[in-house]
Amino acid sequence: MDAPRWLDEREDRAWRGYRRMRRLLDLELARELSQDAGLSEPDYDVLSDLSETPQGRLRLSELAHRMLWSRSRLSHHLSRMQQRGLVTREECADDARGSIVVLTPAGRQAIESAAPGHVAAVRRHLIDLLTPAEVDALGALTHRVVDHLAEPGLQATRPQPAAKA
Amino acid sequence: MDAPRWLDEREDRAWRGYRRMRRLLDLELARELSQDAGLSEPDYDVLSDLSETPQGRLRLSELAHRMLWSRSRLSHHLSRMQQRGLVTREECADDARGSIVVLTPAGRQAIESAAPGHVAAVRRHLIDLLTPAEVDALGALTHRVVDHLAEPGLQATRPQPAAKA
DNA sequence: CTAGCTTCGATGACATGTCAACAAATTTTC
DNA sequence: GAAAATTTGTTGACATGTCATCGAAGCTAG
Repeated sequence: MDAPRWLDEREDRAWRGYRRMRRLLDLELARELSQDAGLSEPDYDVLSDLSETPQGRLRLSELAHRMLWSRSRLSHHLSRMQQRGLVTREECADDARGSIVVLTPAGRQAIESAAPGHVAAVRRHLIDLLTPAEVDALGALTHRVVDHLAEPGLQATRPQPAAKA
Repeated sequence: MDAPRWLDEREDRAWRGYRRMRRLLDLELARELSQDAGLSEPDYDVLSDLSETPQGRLRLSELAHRMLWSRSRLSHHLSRMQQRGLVTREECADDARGSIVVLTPAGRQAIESAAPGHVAAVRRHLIDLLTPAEVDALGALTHRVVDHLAEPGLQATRPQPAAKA
């Protein structure tokens, strides 16, 4: 290993700031979401992704892919959400292995009533604190990093058992 | 609730990008860290914060405060790290309730050998993908958000039982 | 002093996430 | 078209995080 190139002062400031923001923003958003809507962030994300589809239906594995979750994690989580009546599972017509995750009316109700408050919180604690230029910069920079990470070559883009050596 | 002000296209792009980057970056950094150094990110953070103090010693509660962790979480995590020989606990001289978390030689060894690779990964997957202006923008923006969230008035800045209504 | 009140850290119960293994269904290969 | 390989979703064991509670120690006010 060569002499490591440590982060300089500005880089360190950005990296520490990022991690701190990450943690604090998460805590606050989760706190408000849970208090105002009785949902966890994972709950919200599942419902949100489902509600963005025309029918409120997605193959489990497609949903897992979009969320960057493992199928296992999603399956466990859906079981809990199913018990609360937010989603159901249906059999898949064309693929008998598959299951389709379906938003229930209660689930749609939950996301629709949670969304305004959640978006407001995202604005209040993040977006509205940024200049338009910063919003654009954040959009550009995050997408560049995402594209880089998603590049084939390194590793799987989804959380899955590591590729076979 | 007033008519919600949804995110416009640019804001949405920034918000989605942020969340996606967050997830992917985390997965990748954790994967490399675990593979190269046998440490999880929480392990790394504990060791890193400890090693930044002159003696490699910190009060448990001070460490928890810096990490934005609950004392409970830290206590559990330290027990596991202690079993692996990375840290120890010592009694606190001036406060008999307290315990002092101490970096063991093995712990120092672990962080020192993990750090170069980890910093390199942070560079490779984030910092080096940004222009100097973006690094500065990220530093500025994250710190502004952190300061805003840390403001008294809203809620606790650390994960703790919520304030009594 | 000492009776509350607070803080410290540990703990156990529980919620959530990860990982490996599995059966069933599908796809590929010959 | 059948054997082999892959994909799908579930499951159980385990690791990790959260939450409420606790005993011990410190602090504060009379």
